[in-house]
Amino acid sequence: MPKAFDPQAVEAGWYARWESDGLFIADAASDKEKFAMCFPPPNITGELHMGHALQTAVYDLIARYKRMTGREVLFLPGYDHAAIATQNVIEKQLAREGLTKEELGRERFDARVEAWYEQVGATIINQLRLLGASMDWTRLRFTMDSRYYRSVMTAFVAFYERGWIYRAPRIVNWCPHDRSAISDLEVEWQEHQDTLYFIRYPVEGGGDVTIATVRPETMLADTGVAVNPDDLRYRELIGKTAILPLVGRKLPIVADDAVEKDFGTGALKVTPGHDPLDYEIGQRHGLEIVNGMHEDGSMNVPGLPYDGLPAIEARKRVVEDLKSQGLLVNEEPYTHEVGHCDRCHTIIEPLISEQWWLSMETLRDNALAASQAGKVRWHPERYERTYLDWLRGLRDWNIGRQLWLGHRVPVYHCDNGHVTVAVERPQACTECGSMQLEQDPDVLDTWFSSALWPFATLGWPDETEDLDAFYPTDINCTAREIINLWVSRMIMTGLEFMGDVPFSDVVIHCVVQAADGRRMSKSLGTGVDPRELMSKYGADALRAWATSVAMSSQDVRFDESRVEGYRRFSNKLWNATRLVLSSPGTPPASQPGSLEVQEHLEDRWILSRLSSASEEITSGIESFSFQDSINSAYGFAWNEFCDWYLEAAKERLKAGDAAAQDVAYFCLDNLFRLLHPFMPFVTEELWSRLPGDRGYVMRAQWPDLHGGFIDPAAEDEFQLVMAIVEEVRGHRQAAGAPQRGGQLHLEGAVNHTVAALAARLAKVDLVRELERGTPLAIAPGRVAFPSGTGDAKREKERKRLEEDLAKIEERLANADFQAKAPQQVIDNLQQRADAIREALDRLKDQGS
RNA sequence: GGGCGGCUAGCUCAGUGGGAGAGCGCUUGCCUCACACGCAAGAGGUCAUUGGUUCAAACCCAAUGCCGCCCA
Repeated sequence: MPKAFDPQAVEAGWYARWESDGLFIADAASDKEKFAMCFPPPNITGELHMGHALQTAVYDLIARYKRMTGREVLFLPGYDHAAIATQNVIEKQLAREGLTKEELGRERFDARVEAWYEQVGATIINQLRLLGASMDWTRLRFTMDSRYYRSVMTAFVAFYERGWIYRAPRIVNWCPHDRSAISDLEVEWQEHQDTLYFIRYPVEGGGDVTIATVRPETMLADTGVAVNPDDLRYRELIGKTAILPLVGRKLPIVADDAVEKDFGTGALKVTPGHDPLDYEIGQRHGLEIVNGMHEDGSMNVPGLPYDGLPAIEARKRVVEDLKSQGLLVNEEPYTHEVGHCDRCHTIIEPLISEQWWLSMETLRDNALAASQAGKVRWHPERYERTYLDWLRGLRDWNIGRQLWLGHRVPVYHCDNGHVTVAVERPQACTECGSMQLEQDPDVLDTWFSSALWPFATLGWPDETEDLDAFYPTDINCTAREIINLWVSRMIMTGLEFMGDVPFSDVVIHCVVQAADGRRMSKSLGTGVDPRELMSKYGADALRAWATSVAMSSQDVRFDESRVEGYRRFSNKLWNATRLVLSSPGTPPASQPGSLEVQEHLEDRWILSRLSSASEEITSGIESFSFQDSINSAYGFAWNEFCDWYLEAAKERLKAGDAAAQDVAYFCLDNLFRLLHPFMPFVTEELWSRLPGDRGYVMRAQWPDLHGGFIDPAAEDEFQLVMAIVEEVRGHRQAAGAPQRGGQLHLEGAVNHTVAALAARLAKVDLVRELERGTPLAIAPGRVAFPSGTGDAKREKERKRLEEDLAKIEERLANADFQAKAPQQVIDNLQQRADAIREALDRLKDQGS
């Protein structure tokens, strides 16, 4: 075995072997209990980032753990066409070539998209393999596959037939760059510092009213003025008519409760074509709707000099013109939130638009009922409220997008204006039989198709073996930002089409930030490429780090040194194995539970520690506290097995002692199994080097020691060994003595095993009486120093002990404490005080 | 505007009522025949602030400050 572990040298080989031996493939016909997870399909927009790596590590650890605990596991991979995001990526590429999609034409654009799918799809798959994801590639799904397409169409038609899908004009969030509507959830709010303009509108019959706005150019589409009915200032104006400056339109002045008296002047310009609230006010009072903006965000005001100008330009001109007419009363700085498109960051314009809507009423009610029935468990629990709050305030979903890329809605318009909705393109209009059919140009919101993921991937609407075996799935693990976008919608569609929730547990993992706390993003240059990390430290190290922070209660700043720490850990495992394997003779191929009662203290101790670690690692995974699992495995392997057990048993191992080998191999065997879900490659590699025919660790059974090796007496005795050794070492260091040699005399009753082992590990001679001038004398838990050595250390120790004692004595002296504290706490404190007093006495004896 | 999370060692994070922890970094001594990706010994913390509950608070409650997120 080489001296150091080289992750790169083994990772690809193991992945290929696992895969070619079919270890990732789920058997729907298996008798075993089923366990299924549909991996959240990454967007096919480019490379996978740290978030994906973390998420993959979590999923895969669960998948591997469940296989080892006897489940038939389906871990289904896939990716998502991400309509708007992917279209943006491709349009940017075209722009670099000096092209637009319109110039290219629909057909060539589609070809380009296809090529992109192939290229990026391959990249994503490759990255998941590098991470060691044990996904069933025979079931790989893409949301644009023809089969998946059919699922999406079927869902649309089903909703339509229930009467839940309808087409209607409404104010929508319009992205002028993408020239498409987007849903409320795709709007990103950012704080802007703008100007609040105060504009005077003359009133017919004399007087005027001043309104305040940050978007003066939208006044061109004003059709009314509204005031609050309780606002005494404006009571006289209600029912009168204002004259819109620059345009001359007559604006009814109406009273409406929705007007905030405290904002601006308390009088509101009403622009029903460009503001959701104004739209509602307009509806209530029968105000005209003027659509003052084109789809590209330019002004739509025919006959006026501002027509066709971009909004910003129009604003400047409008303000100038108002100024020159003396109608601009005031300007003041104003900070507010402005909506942006979450894909291209263009400012969103509210716009009247004809769109496809999905009524959410029944879907929402069913989802709420399922939650109240406890059918979905959330980890951490608090996210359930986030989800419920959003559900309760849910409005109809705008599922239409005006894009070129995506699932085109299965709606066909005939030349007589009839509509036919069908999964397959119909031959003729179902109403009039016309053969002149044209498919509606809109495509569906990507989340509409993602919402079907847990069952569309399994073959729905067909009644497949997979659906039968693996639905409902078990766990969905994701970032909190898509709880509403995705998780909630999967729950709704799952209930609707499958009659059951799509998964029983939702696990929300943390977000990885850049080291400086900023968002990790390519555009900011703050991203870290998981592949780079894997090539530096190995996939195992990246995975171990990722799973250790994934369930953090806060978002985590990326810290490369922690990844590096896990590479060192891999190397430590490698070298521990190297040492054990170098033990001569024929090693026993030990099986769990086959160990006979051990005689050596260190053997009994390490088996007891292994039992505890095994319990902790298991319960950590079961409770989604992965950090606890990792810490426990790390601590056991490094600080107990390597630092103490191997040191204690080294000589026996080198002598080919069968019992020591038995225990050492047993520990490694179990440790590799326990660590496998977190660090699959190094554990598989080292497992394969253990003696005997063991097959894959990936296929091994999860350790269940039933606490059978728990041995409190051995733990107590070994703890004493460690305490003595540490005392000797500490004293040596303080005295500047060499790291080996000297004599050890133990005072008091210390059993011989403990004494001998401690002396050996501390590299001192155990003697009955100290010779003159000897460096060391020790009693259990306390050091007896020959005078002249370690004075400074002794002083410091004395001071610390005295301070501790004072604090404890003060508490013990408190009558309330004695009266109210549990006896156990009092006893414990009493014992600590006694121990400190003894130690102090000892120090004083030596001091003179 | 509503809600949520966080503030613990130089850094990144654990720790849900009775002795402040880990990894990395730092200091010191060691190439001790598994490992220098290592071994050993150390230093370092009024647990954001203020008040309250309690015999006892990093932990529970209230308020404040700062950082971040979600929703409107």
